[in-house]
Amino acid sequence: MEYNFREIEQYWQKEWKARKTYKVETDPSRPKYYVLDMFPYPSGAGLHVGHPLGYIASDIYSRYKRLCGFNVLHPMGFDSFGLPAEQYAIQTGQHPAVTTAQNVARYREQLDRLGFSYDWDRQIVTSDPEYYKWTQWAFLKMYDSYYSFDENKARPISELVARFEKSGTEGLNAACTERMEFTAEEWKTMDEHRREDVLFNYRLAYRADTTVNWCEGLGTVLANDEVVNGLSVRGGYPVVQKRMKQWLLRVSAYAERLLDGMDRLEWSESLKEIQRNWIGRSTGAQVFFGIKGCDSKLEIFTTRPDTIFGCTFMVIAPEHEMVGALTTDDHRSEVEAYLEETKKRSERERMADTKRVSGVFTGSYAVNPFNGVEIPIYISDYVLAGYGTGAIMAVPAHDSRDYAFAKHFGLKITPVVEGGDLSVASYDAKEGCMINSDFLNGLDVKAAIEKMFAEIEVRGIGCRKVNYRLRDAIFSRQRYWGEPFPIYYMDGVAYPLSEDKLPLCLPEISDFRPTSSGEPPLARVQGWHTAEGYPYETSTMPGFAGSSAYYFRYMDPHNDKALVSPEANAYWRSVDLYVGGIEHATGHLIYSRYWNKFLYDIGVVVEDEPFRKLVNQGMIQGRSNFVYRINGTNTFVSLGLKDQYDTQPLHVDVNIVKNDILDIEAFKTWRPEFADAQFILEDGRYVCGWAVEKMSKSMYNVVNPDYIVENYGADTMRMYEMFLGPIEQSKPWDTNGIDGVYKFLRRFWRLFFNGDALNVSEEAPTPKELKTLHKTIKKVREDIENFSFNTSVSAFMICLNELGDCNKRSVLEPLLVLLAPFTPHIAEELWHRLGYEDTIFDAAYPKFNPDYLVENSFEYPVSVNGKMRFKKEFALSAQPAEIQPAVLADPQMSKYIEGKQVKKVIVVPGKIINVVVG
RNA sequence: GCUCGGAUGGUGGAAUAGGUAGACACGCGGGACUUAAAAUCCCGUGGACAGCAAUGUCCGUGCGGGUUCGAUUCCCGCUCCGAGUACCA
Repeated sequence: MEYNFREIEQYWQKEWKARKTYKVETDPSRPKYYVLDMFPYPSGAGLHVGHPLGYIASDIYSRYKRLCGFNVLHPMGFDSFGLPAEQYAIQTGQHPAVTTAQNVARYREQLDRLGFSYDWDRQIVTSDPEYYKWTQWAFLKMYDSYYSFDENKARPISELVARFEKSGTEGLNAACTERMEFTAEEWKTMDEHRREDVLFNYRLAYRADTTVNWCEGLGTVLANDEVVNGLSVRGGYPVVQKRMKQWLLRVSAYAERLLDGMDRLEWSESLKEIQRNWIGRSTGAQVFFGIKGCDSKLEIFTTRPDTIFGCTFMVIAPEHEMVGALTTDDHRSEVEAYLEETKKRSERERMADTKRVSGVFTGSYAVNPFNGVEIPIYISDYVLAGYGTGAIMAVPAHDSRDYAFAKHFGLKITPVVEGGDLSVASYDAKEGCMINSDFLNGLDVKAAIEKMFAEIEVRGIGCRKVNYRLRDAIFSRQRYWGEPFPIYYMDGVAYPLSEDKLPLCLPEISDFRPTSSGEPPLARVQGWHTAEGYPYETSTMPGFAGSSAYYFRYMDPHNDKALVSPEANAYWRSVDLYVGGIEHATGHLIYSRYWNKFLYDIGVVVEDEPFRKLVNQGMIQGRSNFVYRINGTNTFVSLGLKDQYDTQPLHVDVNIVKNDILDIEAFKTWRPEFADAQFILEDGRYVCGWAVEKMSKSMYNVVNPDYIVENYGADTMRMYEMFLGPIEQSKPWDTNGIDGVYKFLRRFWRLFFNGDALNVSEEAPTPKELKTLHKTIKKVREDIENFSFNTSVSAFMICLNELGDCNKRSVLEPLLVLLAPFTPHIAEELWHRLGYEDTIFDAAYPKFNPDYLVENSFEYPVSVNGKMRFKKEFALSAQPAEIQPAVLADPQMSKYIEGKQVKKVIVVPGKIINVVVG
């Protein structure tokens, strides 16, 4: 009987659905395990080949954990709000809800064909009002909270109001946009408008006038992680800086906890590193410089207080609040011209010419608090308003940017650390001996920094300060297809909708463009206001809003009273294993952690980190093929001969190339212009060139997963994707190797049959067979735990090679169970042919629990990493006296053991490989 | 620029508390079975040299050094490739 994957897969997919095999219930009597995939945005293009890689890995892991007796939550859903559906709507008038529903259905179908063990009863869709109700709810909670650094957690805003009423801002240690100082009396005299402004300075979800990334092409603002190289990630449109009133989340309040929390996470070091860099903690000093002829002070931040004696000028950002005050009348016109010029430059232009030095002198002088020297104050856009205090002390001798500026404007360069050649470049290294620095002279840099911190505090001119690069997240988008804000306005003051009014549903509209005055699409809607007629906020939430806490919703997806019930949350807690792409390192994975910590602070959830272990699957790249056309002809020359001609490489569809040999007939019909193509062959064949590139239609290297499933089956597809290489690694898809896996499954299938009849022996296994079996179980189990699926597939192949034609039930049955996570359909089919009624996942535990099998494998030596190593017992049992002559005969070894006592010798046939001496 | 990661046959990749480098698979070559094809099975396959042969010798994990009886693995210095970040003071 032949292996008919089509029939088997269709049958079991239907059967699993009917039997509800993958339905999961909260069950405190069993240990839980939560495996989550990053849910996809259901794009019109369907599931692309990169997706299955991670999904297959997580599915294997989920199924394996089930076999080990865990109650596994492995859900799937769709991140369905977002720009593409709306862009499509603008072009076609098709409502995003309609497109989204179609795409979701298509994804479901594609996912189901791969045989995943999702509990679809728990599916969530972020654009569903039942779901986004909880996104809006969390937003209201953030609106209603501030961050206390004393308690190091979020607290209700009412506590802050009570505090203001009692003692104003005195002794307040809270996260805020800008430092404020007022007394209780002053608070009491403030009107509603003013109080709201003050509270927005502290709320975790707040509205503020800020400089934002404005994308004209998309007609909306974007968060920092949505902009790369001055272009929008979606669409690649230019982004400019613009001041606008926006909603923001005070993510920066959590910077320290986001940093600390990472120590406890099993994430790859590289991913942690990316987050650390993004958060960008740096310790330095805040120092006040006096201003000549003026009482006010200029506040700067520096990580190099040791170089303060080398400070020869100051620079403030063009947006700095003291620009006006510092500019003297005789410099005013130049300063204004400069400000005008910088405003016009887009973010991209600014980035493009970081080499260009620009700036203008204000006419004012600061006074160095340590030596009283007067130094000029400049304005330049190389100083950012959003970081530190927006002002720096410039030390051209030891900072390359200050150096470039000083050279350009002919400013003084005073070295204060020995080393480097200042005629060529600044000396930025944090090592060397201090000079020209009064009381620091002779110290090394590190000691000088410490001494300076102390001195600054003693003199009362500043303090030690930690700064973060992490900015608050801009939370509003001028779009239609997102969660509406549960906010309305009365006389220009924002008010929250009460919780019982949620969800605030997105109204139906037919025109998705911004209004002519540049307002978001929701501004077109006539009835977009409260029952009393107060207008709702017209912007909507960004893409990351719906994905920040979705993993809680899977725990209790149909609960309309709470995001998640305390019982369900107490059981499932947090995600044990999260699988997804590394591209979310500075977006989703930061926002989720922030969101989770906030929910933890307000007592809604029990864990303060969302994803305990995280695996980043690599990208699947394309493997393109090329043909070489001789210039000016329609003749194509094979790879090996192309250098004899003047040729041009052309991409050719990989689906008409097999093992780099071109199917010439298929090529001629591929496109009309090649119908009469001529070929120069080598050895009678046309050999194509190849290269690894991005998988894309224009390079004709796209392989559709549906095609693979159709021709080889989902089991082969699953196993082959794992076999391609380490899961974290990016690798090209090459269909040519798939036969190896397909062959393996057919061979395995044939072990069970003699002709069409099941032919399984009840005989006891031989020691050799048992050894092979146990070796395989141990290896595969270890590999799954380590997420090394490519080597576990190899282990199965080795096992089959070693078993020969063994058809014993006692051997095949455990193997079937071990194989089931990888290739569930074929395993299930054979399992039932062996006479089982229940599905493999319901019946196998605990008899075939991999742990049980490993524990019972002690009598047989076991291979490690596929390489046979002799067990310790063997090595120790060899008497040193017997080994001695052999060891001494080996020239290398005899030198090694000279005069020492041999404790242990490891021998392979004909060779000594390890001798342990005492 | 800074930070992190990587480099092993024709190809994808195994093997790192230092111990037979190239498992497994693809491809390729040869053979069996077949009218033929497909499918299946068997043998060979890093390079060079020697031998009729079994086999033997030498060289080989990006480059150059070092530590060690022994290095793909550890250390130092490079080269190239990839990723993140980008005036963060």
